Amino acid sequence: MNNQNDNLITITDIARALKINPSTVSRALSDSSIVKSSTKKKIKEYAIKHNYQPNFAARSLQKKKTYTICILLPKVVVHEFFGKILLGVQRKAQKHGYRCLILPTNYDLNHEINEIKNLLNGGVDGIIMCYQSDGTSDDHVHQLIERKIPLVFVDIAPPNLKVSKVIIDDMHAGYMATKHLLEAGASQIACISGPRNVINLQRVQGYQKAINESEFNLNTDLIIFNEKLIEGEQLGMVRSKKLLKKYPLLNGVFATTDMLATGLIKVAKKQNIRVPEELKVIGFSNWAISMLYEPSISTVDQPGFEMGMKAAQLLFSKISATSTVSEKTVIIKTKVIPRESSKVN
Amino acid sequence: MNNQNDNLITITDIARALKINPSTVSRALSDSSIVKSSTKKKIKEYAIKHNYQPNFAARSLQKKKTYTICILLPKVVVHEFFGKILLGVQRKAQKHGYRCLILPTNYDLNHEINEIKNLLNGGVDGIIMCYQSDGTSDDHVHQLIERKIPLVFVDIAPPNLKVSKVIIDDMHAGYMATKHLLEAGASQIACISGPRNVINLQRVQGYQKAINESEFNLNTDLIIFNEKLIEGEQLGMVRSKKLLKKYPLLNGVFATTDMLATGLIKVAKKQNIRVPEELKVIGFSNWAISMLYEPSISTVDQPGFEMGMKAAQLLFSKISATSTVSEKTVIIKTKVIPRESSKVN
DNA sequence: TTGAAAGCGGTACCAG
DNA sequence: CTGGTACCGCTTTCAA
Repeated sequence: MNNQNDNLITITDIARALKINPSTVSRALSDSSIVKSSTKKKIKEYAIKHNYQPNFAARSLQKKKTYTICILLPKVVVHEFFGKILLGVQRKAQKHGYRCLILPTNYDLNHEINEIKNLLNGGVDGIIMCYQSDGTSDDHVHQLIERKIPLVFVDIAPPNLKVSKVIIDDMHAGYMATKHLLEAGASQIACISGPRNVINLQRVQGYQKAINESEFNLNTDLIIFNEKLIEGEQLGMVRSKKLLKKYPLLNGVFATTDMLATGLIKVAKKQNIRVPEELKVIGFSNWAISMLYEPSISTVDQPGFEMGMKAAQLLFSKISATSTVSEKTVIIKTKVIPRESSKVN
Repeated sequence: MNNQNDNLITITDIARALKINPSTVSRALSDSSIVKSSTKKKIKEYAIKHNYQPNFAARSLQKKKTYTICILLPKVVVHEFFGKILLGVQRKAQKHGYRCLILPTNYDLNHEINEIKNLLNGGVDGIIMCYQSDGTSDDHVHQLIERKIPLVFVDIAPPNLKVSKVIIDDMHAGYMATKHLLEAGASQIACISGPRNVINLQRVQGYQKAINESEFNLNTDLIIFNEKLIEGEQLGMVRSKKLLKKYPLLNGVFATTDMLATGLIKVAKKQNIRVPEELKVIGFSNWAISMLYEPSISTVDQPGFEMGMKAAQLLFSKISATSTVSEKTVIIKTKVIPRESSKVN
């Protein structure tokens, strides 16, 4: 079954109808200044009247551009934050007349890379991606850089590579979150985190800095990493339970994700520890659940939409640049959102 | 800045190198049976060795196919269920060598339709969409049908149009959910819903059927519609609060979305009504939050991934059909997931 | 200011 | 089984 292309008119059709040359039509439709305004007007009117739409493939072939960018994200949808990034990217792409492909890598880019190879090989004009640091090699990133595919990282970037990126200051954010707990009156504060990746390590570092600057002592036993957030245990409840049992005097927890905070509060409730009266909690990312939970969970807002917009902007400046542009790092500001879970008694 | 296309070899390059005709190379690479297997082998080896990638635009232009489908969804990401649909569609698309564009309509297709017009006009080979019944006209749908763009609806379909669709039996699902509450011991059951759209009306109808079949009487005052789920009030808490105040003997609630169930439980807690002991609740959709909430919320599972896969399958059968194919309706099975919020006392 | 023609990279037809 | 060639729709030289 043929698609609607059949009904669409082409530049040649317009040319024939108006008894002028296709090249003139082309020029007129792209607003070339060398076309007489009267003919330009005539052509444009005809085009609109007959619903002319430029053929995507033809222009793409001629211009050697795909007019398509691609964003690689770990989890497109279950992960709200990435969703917001996506919206930002898409908004900007639309403005540039680009389409945006979304590829969920499911946290395993190396696996996916084969399936999406055709896209990366001339299928897209540029790529926005999160760096996946599951300990494996950076081959794919190096390949992209070598092939000079315009590339911008968002949220997570490879630490030792000179690349453009839009990130937050995770250490500072962790620092502010922990400080918030201290200011709310917590004295013995633990930190529960996901796997030891770039992001989490920095957030934890911020936590350590805040504690060290405080009147209290840092106890590294209070730092918990959940290396494998396997299905059903994204909440880190097993380790949180142990933590609360072992340290009954604990009165504050900084969780590096809202999910972990949720799990912790679930566990605390079961042990009849009241939040926030006996235990103050802050999460990270400002997912919808942190607002909906009982009690609502204090968190750090990560402005995903803004980050996506900015990343796309950087990408398009690369795509349209006539020579190599310098790699830029943009750091987006975050802020603590205080809610019930860290209320002062 | 040029992209990586420059480094890629073309069919002509291969032909020149191997001193054979481009057409033969083309045939070999598409596994045509009329090419001698020895030359075919030679060509394929050379192609792989030199990392040949077919030019997307060129093939698209020649074949008059975009090799791109598009999925229109209300909210791509904040909405988990749509996210799952998306994954299903994308998986299938990849298998067919297609790319998949995602367009969030933000519940306002009429507004977006102008911006995405170029995509719909020859930009894509087919479209999967949710029907947006915000009371406005169906012009866009009719346009798509008139232009014979292969089209499949998912989740929500226009009620009076002969179209292909992948849906669930909302009435039956509402019926089963309500029955679940009855079986859990609830005797006075309310139903809180979002706006009066096709979906919600059917779920409510299912509720009514279940009540009517029970030993209890239907009281239509116990059916609440939240016509406008405005920002910050997606939870329907204002009306839920009134409901609980007015009917203190209420001991069961069927909410047509998990969000509404969440809001209801929040309200109940504030009024010191214990869930599930005094009030049994069931939601709809099985969002992550329903599992994470305290108490965890019983719900109806809507298999989004499966629905997405099926929708894409229907779409591709239309796209590849040589003549008009009949419109198909696929109904995907749902099931009640019992959790804490509806536990038997 | 406009026209003519070449060509982007594939595919498909017609010959041989 | 393979070669030659036209052409998909558009842009872009070069001429006029």
